[in-house]
Amino acid sequence: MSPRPRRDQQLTDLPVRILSAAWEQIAQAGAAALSLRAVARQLGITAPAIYNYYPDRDALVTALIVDAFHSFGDALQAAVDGLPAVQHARRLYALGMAYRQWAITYPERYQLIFGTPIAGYVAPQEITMPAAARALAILSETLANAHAAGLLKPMPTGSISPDLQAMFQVWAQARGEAPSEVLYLTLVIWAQVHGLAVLEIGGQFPPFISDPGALYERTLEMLVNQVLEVEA
Amino acid sequence: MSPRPRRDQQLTDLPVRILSAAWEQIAQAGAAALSLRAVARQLGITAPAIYNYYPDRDALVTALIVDAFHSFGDALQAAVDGLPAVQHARRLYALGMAYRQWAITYPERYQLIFGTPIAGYVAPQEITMPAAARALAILSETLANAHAAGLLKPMPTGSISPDLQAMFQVWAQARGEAPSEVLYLTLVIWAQVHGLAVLEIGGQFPPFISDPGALYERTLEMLVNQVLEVEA
DNA sequence: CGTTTTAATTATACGGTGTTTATTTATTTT
DNA sequence: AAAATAAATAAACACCGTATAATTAAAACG
Repeated sequence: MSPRPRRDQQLTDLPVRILSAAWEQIAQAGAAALSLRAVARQLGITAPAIYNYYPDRDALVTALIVDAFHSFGDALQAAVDGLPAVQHARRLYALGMAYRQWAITYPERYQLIFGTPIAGYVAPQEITMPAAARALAILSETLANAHAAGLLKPMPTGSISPDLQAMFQVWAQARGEAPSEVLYLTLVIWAQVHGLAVLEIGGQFPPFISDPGALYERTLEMLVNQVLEVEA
Repeated sequence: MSPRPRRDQQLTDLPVRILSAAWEQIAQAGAAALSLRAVARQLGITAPAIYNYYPDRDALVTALIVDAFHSFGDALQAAVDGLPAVQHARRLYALGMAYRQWAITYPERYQLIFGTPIAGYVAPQEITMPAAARALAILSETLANAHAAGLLKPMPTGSISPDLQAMFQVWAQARGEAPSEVLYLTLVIWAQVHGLAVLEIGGQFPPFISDPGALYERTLEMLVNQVLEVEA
């Protein structure tokens, strides 16, 4: 019957310590193996104590997802900001490289964000959507800047079909009036990059792919060349 | 203390009934929520009885994955076989369409195969790899046929870098001597299609994407046109 | 046909999980 | 100093996967 510890021997910043303990466990055993009781054990507290800070396990997972999205968005933003605003192709390339780099550095976080590793958990979209939108916005803005500079190559085979046009105009009105091609390319490039990342992380590539990084770099390079004019 | 039921009131084909009960549960609540005890309840038996047919839960999951891979491969093969062997572009397009169709028809199966929804489970590669290779082989062969017919467009910007060439030659020697471009395109197309499918299934598209099918179709169409010459 | 062996199923139990409730106690407020 | 509040715990509940031993139907054999 241990009493409640005195404030000065008590753990401070318990909410964030819970988060980082959870990250440790996720990094070690994957997001699917996350356990409230194990987190509590690691912190030297009991499991119900966590309920003072997170109403249930799903809330903790949501906090982790928001956390991961911030880290992800920061990494992407830093990659773009690291290059002059006028070097659109290099910016796009750097963005793609940073995408994979973050994904393979924190594969569990990436799968926590984009996969469905948690048992009964469905992410509340009103919380995760804005966080996710940031990553998309960085790509979309990079392409929009290139478009404004007249560097966007015309789409190889015809333009986008009318129904897709309509779809993207709704999107454009909600965001910064980017043209349909920019929004379309945003999604397609994202899907390509995401597909490569997710296959690599999930170990789905055939074993002959000894250097996924080279495959990724080359594909990204071609993708950039296919979309943007080469700059001086 | 109910005794063991007599053979004629006993469930026959218990292994496959376990599998289909598991599929029902997965379709209902997702692969992450799969529970041996719930499967047993649904079949009117006790949980340990399952252990006569599957040594542990992971073995059951592995059987489910193999099952899903067969269904997936069959769907892809049927799509390709449904068109004359000479219509390479149409075959490639049909293959891509069948890919998404299967994925959105059985999203849980797709995520069971390509995601990591199960808690401590890691798929035994010696079992899943051959099954997965089949899907890749169908795409690879479709492209190889088009290449043999001289319909493969030259890669837009230069050729594949030497290190990638070397990587794919190892692969080519293990498979049917397909050229490097074919193998490279196999992976890139796969990643693009997989990326789109996984984003759609995971609900990661921005809400403005009201018609993901149209987006997919148009992208696949452009992908085919970008890779193959138009046929007569 | 009776007996023995075998195999399938159940009952029980252990340690794990998320979560709820009531209780204790340190801190804060009055 | 007393009362109120908040944070932590202890205990319990209902799940889970899984191991073990007991039970019993079916099969094999003499």
